[in-house]
Amino acid sequence: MNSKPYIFELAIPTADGEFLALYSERGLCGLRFPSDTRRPKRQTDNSQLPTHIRRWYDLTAKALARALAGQPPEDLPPLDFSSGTDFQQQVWQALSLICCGQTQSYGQVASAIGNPKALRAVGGACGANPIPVLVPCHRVLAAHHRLGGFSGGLHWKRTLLMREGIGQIGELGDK
DNA sequence: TAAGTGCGTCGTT
DNA sequence: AACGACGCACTTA
Repeated sequence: MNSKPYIFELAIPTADGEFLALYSERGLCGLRFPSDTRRPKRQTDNSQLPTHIRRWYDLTAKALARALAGQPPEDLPPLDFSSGTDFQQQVWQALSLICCGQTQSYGQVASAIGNPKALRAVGGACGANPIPVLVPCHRVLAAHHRLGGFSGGLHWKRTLLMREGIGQIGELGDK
């Protein structure tokens, strides 16, 4: 209860702005969009990182760059889902199985974890996903290929899907 | 077509 | 007990 949720906060510059990666002793436990107001209080000294953290950071940066380009990651750092409830961890696990360029409905995800009636709760778990983009909650759509919601801002959901080559979505037209 | 209402359902707070 | 990144049936314009 008194343990810190993460140990290192490292900025990841990308063509879309500066993301923030959070690491626990178990792996990557959070990823924040450039627009996220929760910024690190103090910049971490990147020069003296433990080697395993640096390796995770390099993997994260490379995977993020590929993901933002609409390509599947080659390697991912270990993902630490321990902040979530059992249900949330099941959902996040299921999300990570959705391949680049593919989508699933909230109902399909619910069925995938053996709880087909919990489709609405799946939406809640997606919204609580601590590692967006790399844990592809943007690939979960509402029924009939409607866009649904996105906690990071719907423009991100649209953008990520389009970069993966998914354009046949209602409401996808930019305004 | 588009927009609005109501209800079932379930995990989270 | 109330609230959602849902889904479906149904009404109304």
